[in-house]
Amino acid sequence: MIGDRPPGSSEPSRREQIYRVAGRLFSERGYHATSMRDLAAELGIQGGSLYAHISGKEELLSEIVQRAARQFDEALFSLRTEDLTPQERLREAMSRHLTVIAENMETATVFFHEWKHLSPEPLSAVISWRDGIEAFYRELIAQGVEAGVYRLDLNIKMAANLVLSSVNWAYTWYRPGGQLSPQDVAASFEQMLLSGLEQPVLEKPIREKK
Amino acid sequence: MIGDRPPGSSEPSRREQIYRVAGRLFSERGYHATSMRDLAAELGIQGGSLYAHISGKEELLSEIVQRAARQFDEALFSLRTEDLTPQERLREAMSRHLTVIAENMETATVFFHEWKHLSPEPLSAVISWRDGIEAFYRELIAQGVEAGVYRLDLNIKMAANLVLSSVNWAYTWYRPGGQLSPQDVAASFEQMLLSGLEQPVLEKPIREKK
DNA sequence: CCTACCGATCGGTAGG
DNA sequence: CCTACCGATCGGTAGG
Repeated sequence: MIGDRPPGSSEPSRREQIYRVAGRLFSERGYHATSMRDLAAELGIQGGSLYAHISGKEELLSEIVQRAARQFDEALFSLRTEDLTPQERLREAMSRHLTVIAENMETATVFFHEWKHLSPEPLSAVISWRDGIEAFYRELIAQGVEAGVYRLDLNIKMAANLVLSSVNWAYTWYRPGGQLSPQDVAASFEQMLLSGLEQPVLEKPIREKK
Repeated sequence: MIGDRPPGSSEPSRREQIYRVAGRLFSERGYHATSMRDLAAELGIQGGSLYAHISGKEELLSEIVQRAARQFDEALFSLRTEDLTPQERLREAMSRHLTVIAENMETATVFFHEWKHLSPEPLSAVISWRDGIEAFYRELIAQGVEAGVYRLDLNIKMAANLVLSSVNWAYTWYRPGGQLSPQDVAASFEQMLLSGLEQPVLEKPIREKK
């Protein structure tokens, strides 16, 4: 049993290498446009040799998508029990959500573009996951409304939609290594979302009716 | 020359039928996962017969993506010369942008997912298009800042990013035929974006320092 | 628009 | 992990 993988080594196992390269190629070319021979060539081996490590192409996609979902879950769901104000909680959720995407741009791209190509079981798992994330954000916002910090007339579904749009779309434009950290983006988005783009009209006197 | 296409007929030409079915299949299965035989079968003809009407698979993708870009351009760029307040202009832009997506969900999906698979010339055209749209929204927002209706400390790039996120992401969740019209979504998003989610603190008295 | 076909490439396997 | 190979399917064409 010893020696199957380098135990104290920092090198990823061959299997891990395959997942990583697959994630990159799938994000660049798309799942169906990437052949197993393309993938093998990037790893310096023959196409058939991949099957000593993995069971098939579908497993690669399924694993990449499931890992992405798990990363979001691990980043976000612990927030439920943390003692924060509603605004802090929302900001923290956006920040972590953006961080997962920013630190895994390739995986995020595969996740958002290729999940529809999964076979039925992992496909339905992803759909359930998406429902769970939407419910999570709706809950965050509903808590803020109940606490009286968000507008009482908020359409919670649409507000959650807006927040999710702002963080998810980042996979198309965010540039890791650029000037903006995921926290910067989250702070900027959250400020705009909470306070609005509009200049508030200050000290407007109460006027007599017409 | 007469009779090439039914002149007064409302039936689309075969070529148009091919584009429409291709748009649907590409959006459902992805470009590379759709074979020309799949497409032909949907039209009730043989695979090879497609080539009497089109030059190749790439032309289909290129045409679908370019049409989508044109639809956005036609909907949005006329706004530049219309006499509206900055808020009206932004709301109208979001409304039209969402309408293009809502009324062409399949095309929008192909547009956002498959443009990377274009050959170099149409690919660079799409990239230029995207730059143009970003500039358009930044300009809309900058005008509002100059007019004093948006916050002076707005990060215009990020604000445009936020607006674009909110409208573009709709291709993933909007359901045509549901309760919400694109105008409803635009009104809801615009209200939240301009005024913010937060309950404004009204009549807060000016306090003495500490 | 069909029949018949082209070379290329696909995911995957057997046997070593 | 390689060699050699499988059947299936791909985009596209010739000739009608």
